[in-house]
Amino acid sequence: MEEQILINNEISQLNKIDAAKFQQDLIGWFEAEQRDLPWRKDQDPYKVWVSEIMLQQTRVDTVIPYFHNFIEQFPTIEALSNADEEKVLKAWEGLGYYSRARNLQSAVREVHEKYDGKVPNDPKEISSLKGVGPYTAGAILSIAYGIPEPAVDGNVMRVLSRILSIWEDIAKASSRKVFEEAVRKLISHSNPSFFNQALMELGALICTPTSPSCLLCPVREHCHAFHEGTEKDLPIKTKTKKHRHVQIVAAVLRNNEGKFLIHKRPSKGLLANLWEFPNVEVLLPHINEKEQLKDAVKELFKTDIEIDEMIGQIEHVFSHLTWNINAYKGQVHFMEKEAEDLRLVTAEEMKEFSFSVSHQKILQQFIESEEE
DNA sequence: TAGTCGTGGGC
DNA sequence: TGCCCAAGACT
Repeated sequence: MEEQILINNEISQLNKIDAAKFQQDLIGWFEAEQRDLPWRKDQDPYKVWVSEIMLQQTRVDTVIPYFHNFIEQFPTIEALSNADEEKVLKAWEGLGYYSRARNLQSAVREVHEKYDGKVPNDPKEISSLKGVGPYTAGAILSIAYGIPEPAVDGNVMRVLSRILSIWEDIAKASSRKVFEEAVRKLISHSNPSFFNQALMELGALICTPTSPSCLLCPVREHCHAFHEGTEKDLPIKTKTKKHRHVQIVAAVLRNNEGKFLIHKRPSKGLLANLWEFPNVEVLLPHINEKEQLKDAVKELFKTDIEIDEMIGQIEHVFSHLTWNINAYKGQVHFMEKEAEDLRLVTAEEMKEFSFSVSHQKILQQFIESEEE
């Protein structure tokens, strides 16, 4: 209750701001200083959509080449609807958070069938699409359709926490609505697209997490934190706890024709539907890990294999866990049959399959071991 | 609500 | 080096 009163007081700071002047300063800066990005060439709702999904938790510089390639391969709703999921995942390979790609294609297919290929401009309809949350819905609606909806991401929370002196913990999911209400009171109705993009651009270029460039800021005269000298104390963001470690033993296995044995991961969970080299979690570290892998592969894949020397040790860090992989090379002596999720492929054929970065590292270690 | 879900860059 | 981060969504 006391907290709610505090929030109301913070948002009441908006009353002290000349909203029109703020919009003018912010949008004027954006018009002059915005980066030249490939998804800003036009307002095609499909391309805006693709870019927003790719940009989730991902840096602009990382996204740019993926965006170019993806749009070249899948230029329209129709093209992505008709594509094989394998091709889509291959285009996403290395970008991370792979459920984004599968959800995007699923949602695009729904738009293709249910909305005659037109991305809905209704908040409820667009929010119902798989992978489209509150931020992405607002981003597409405002950028592609000029609809004054909030698009609150991490940038916007950081920027507005400083400008309005909001001391909510932005790590909490419940805080987002506080910032959405603030945006609703501040947003330009004549240019909601530039308003939302400008808040994010400001966060990316000026109002950065550590040591913001306040002296270059186009809206510093509107900024409560700048006037109070609290810009480095905001936003409040609680720490994330450290994650766990998992020991993995893996092997690059080839048959007498030199073909590689690869396996498709399950359709749910970590790295869903991506391909990998046979591997197993080491649950009993005191027992020979090569024997554990051999037994597991024999049981799971109905194969008889031999594991030879180690080719490398790889540490791969995810958001919430770390894999410590011991990688070996070996041979497939006998395999009952291939399956949808179990293939023997040539080195050339393997390029068509999507692998996580950790397994690309394993392959790289194998190649280097063969060169010696 | 808190955990899951990737990767590479920056300090 | 280890940590935090970067235009979040889902369960």
